[in-house]
Amino acid sequence: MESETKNNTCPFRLRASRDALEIIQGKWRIPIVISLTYGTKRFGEIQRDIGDVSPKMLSQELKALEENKIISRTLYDSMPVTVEYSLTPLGQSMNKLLDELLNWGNHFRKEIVG
Amino acid sequence: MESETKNNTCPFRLRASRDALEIIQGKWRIPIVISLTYGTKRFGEIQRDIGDVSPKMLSQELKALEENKIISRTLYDSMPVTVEYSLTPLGQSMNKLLDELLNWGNHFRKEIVG
DNA sequence: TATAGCAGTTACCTATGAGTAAGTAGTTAC
DNA sequence: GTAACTACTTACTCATAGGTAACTGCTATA
Repeated sequence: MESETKNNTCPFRLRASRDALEIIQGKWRIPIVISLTYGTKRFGEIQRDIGDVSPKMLSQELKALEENKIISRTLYDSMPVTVEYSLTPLGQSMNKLLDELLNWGNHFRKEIVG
Repeated sequence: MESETKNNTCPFRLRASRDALEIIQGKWRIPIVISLTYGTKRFGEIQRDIGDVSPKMLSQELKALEENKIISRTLYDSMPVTVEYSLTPLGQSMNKLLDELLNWGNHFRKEIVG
């Protein structure tokens, strides 16, 4: 058991949500992580998965996710240079969060869009 | 059973995540919802809970959440006008999503901040 | 030789998110 | 009568997010 300083207090929950939101924030980070839950992918594959992300934004957000240890970038020095992106264990730990996000997204769509 | 058109396909998950992100996006919406999970509250109470939100942003984001049917606003015509905000059933349905967000936020903090 | 693909980068522009400060209208407490 | 609280609104500003378009250097293919 952890020390029972209630982890349900409002200030505690607010701080935790801010930590998470800082990483998640933006239009493209979650979509990128979702794309990578299907396995290691290359720049162009992620771009095609998402469909409407520009190379500029994709590059920028991949860097941010790498800095936050959510994804890892591997460069293969093959002759047409190959780069592969994949989720780190920390990135994989977003599994349940993503599931709930998707669950709720569907629920919301059914309720509102009808 | 639902029709088994795989709800796990990448395009399906991307669409669902976008629906959810559109509502969640921004610095203040999740904190507001978290504050209201502790029950019906008034403008000033939410502001004090969150601590560093300006009345302008709070007012703006409360309106957005109301438009999306996440919260409801009730005006009491008592003599100093009283306004109360509370979660709708749709807002309450964010429960699990919030839990996972907070779980992951804590996990992230432990992993990175150390 | 030319076209297309890979993995981006760079420059430029605009829209929006968010902060600051002050004001409003009514009421209550000192 | 004046200060303070309630629930905001308005005006102004700045920084960032995000979009568009063009360009880079390399290689493979027709």
